[in-house]
Amino acid sequence: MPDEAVLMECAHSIIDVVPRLTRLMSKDLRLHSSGLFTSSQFRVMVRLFREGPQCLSRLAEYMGVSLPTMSKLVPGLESRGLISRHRDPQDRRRVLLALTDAGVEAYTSLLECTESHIGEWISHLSPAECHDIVAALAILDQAFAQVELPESYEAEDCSASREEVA
Amino acid sequence: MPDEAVLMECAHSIIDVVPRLTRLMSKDLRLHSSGLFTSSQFRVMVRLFREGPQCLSRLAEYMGVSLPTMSKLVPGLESRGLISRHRDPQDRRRVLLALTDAGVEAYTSLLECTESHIGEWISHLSPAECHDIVAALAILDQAFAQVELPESYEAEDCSASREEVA
DNA sequence: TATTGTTATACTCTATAACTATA
DNA sequence: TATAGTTATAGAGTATAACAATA
Repeated sequence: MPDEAVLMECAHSIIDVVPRLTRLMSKDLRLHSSGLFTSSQFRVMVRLFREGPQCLSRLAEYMGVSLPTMSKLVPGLESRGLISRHRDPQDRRRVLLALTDAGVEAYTSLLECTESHIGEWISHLSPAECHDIVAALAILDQAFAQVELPESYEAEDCSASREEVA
Repeated sequence: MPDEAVLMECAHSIIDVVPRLTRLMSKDLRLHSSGLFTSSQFRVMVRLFREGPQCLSRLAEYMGVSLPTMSKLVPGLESRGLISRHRDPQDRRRVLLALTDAGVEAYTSLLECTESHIGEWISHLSPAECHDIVAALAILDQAFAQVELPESYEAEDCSASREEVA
């Protein structure tokens, strides 16, 4: 198989599998948090926990969402006392977000719970298989992290996607 | 490292990486289809293309969404002539969905386009790395396919997720 | 003038509950 | 009675455009 075909096979596999994994995890999170946390909210907390306090723009960039989207995502967590929001004294345009103590606790608990569910799902795998999965995901993550999506693709790029019946 | 720790490390990696991959792919799809297709619509087309005509319930089950959600997802594709909807003569409660010719064409084009973008993102990987990724995703897919989410988790399961400030 | 963030508006995805039609 | 699907309603996530405040 030529290298090009290998790449396409890999791309196909990613398209096929990855969204299905995400959906199941989202559903599990919603279920086991009794509807209190969505994936997006959880990911905000993940980021704040790991990287510490930061401003809206940086969070939005990391999550790959627009600034208004991020701006609307935050109040739901703030109103429950899980994150705090303060003007940055250095640059008063910025808003610094941070996990509160309650936020850290909720995050930790959610993470452990999600990990334990997923751990059960993959409990029949061998250590070697787990290791391979971690390695594969790391490679993918690094590759995707370097992608810069264009503002919009040229019309020529995927012309047939615009051929649908009116 | 004990087996348990390996499982948790793997679970952690999945939680961390997989949603980020999905988000980038969704964004790319939206961009390169000029906003005409969402991930969910695309996944419906993927399924219909591979498995042929089938009823709403089966589609909903595969996608992991509720029947009303699926029911609302379909008109957007039908109104553009990409899928057809017919009563099943054998069981008149059922509605059979199928890709139209235009739907097949749009799907094929979208798939190729998405594959080619992702192919570029991972173009620096070696064939061996690609192979490892395909294998890892296959294992994960199979493991996740066997998961049956409960109606709701017991309160004891993730109690701290309900400790947030009122 | 450029950047940060919010508000207004609109659309999609999602769910639950209540309903109709069919088996 | 049980199943397939729709409709009604509600809430979250998403975007673009227009705006205010700050640098």
